[in-house]
Amino acid sequence: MESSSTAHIVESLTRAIVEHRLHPGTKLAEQKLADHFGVSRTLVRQALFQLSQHRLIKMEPSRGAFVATPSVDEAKQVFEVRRMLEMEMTRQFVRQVTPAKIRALRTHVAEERRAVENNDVPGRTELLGDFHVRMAELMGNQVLADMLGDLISRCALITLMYQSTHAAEHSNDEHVAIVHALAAKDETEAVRLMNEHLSNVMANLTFDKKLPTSDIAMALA
Amino acid sequence: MESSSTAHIVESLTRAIVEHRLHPGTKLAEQKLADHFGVSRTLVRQALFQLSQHRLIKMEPSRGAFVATPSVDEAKQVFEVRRMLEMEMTRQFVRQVTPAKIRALRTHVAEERRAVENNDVPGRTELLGDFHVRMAELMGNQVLADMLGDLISRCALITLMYQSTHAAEHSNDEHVAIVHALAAKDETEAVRLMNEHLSNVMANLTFDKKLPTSDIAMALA
DNA sequence: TCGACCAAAAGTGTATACACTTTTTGTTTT
DNA sequence: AAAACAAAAAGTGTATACACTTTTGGTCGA
Repeated sequence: MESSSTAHIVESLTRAIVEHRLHPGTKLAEQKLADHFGVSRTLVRQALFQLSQHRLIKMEPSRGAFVATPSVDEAKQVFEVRRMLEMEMTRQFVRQVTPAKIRALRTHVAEERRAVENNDVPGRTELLGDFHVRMAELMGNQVLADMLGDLISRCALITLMYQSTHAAEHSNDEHVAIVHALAAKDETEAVRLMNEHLSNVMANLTFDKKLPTSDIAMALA
Repeated sequence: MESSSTAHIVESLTRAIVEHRLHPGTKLAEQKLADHFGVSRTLVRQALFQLSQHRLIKMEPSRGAFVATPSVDEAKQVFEVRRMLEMEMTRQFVRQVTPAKIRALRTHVAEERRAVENNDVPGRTELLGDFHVRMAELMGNQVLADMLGDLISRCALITLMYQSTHAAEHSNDEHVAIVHALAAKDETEAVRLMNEHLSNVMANLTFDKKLPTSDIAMALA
């Protein structure tokens, strides 16, 4: 058997957290996870350590791991960092844009559209985030892409919790507009749109709900 | 005993790698590290996993952990991401600058100066990198600060390997100039200087040396 | 009835055991 | 003497064991 079983656990838990099948604050007991995945606590532990580095869970000494509950403040900081990164990214993108890259982005926003229309909530959240990662990849900067991916999954939790269908449609429209500006090589406009877009995403989050804790076995079933 | 013993190992190895006492490519055998730190392989393993997520080491399946040897390409990507982040950060900084913040930065560049003059190579590398982290912290964005810290330590290896004393002096001068522009609230100039500074740092790296592999026990002694 | 207390249960933290893989080293063969 | 092979050594990957800590649940006393 390959050593990627721990990677599999990370993957599985990440999806469960990001798709909100495991709610913020839920206790992640090692033995229960081990039983569920059919491995020893050793592997679960490694996975939990990785997740804690991704800030998707928080580990409290002697008390165990819990699904992270990002604070409003943290969420705002994460979005602020994204805004910084992506405004510059957009600028750069215009300078090295090609028809093929525009085509790739158009394909992506079409997929987004479908997910939004089908009201596929986890799917649309993932795709709306992936738009930004795709841009980074198309620029050929994998470091940037990885970093954005981390940032996005880090607040996917929040986005998913608080983003309305209306906001999602709006996001998709904004992506379309951004691609349009990129295709026209209008740097100023593209940057402006991207900036506005991220401000909108952040502004549309309403930080006031509270959700109950869920059961591990149920969520991972 | 606290669970931070694994954090201690991470810290210790990070310093050894970043300060270049452990050369790129060096094998990090778990048992040897365990013996050295007086713990079991379990803790060493956890530490190695963390380091591999920080990209300071690379783990090859069934073959073990090795000090990372970042490629030229990766280094350039890392610097590119830094440029993106820090240009925007600089813009923001000007808008919320206060005398106290300027004072903090001036204190820092003075420390840098001392390290450069004393030819304290590891010290100056750390301080020159910390300047940027300090800026992020002064802006009150811990997410940004952490992220920059990661990026900087990720290429500290390269910087340290290839940065000449001359380049270090130059960096320090540039920091002084940046602080000056920030104090004057000259956004355009500050951004321009920061951009130039990062381009310079990147340009001054000469990617052509090769270094031998070192001995674990020696490097950590 | 409510709170404090204590024992049992559950859970975390670290060490160790062991199977399997890679590397080394010494020997044989050409 | 060089290449090929084989046995031993070293090392990684996962499971398990066990000490110690936190949580739970119930009992006793006020």
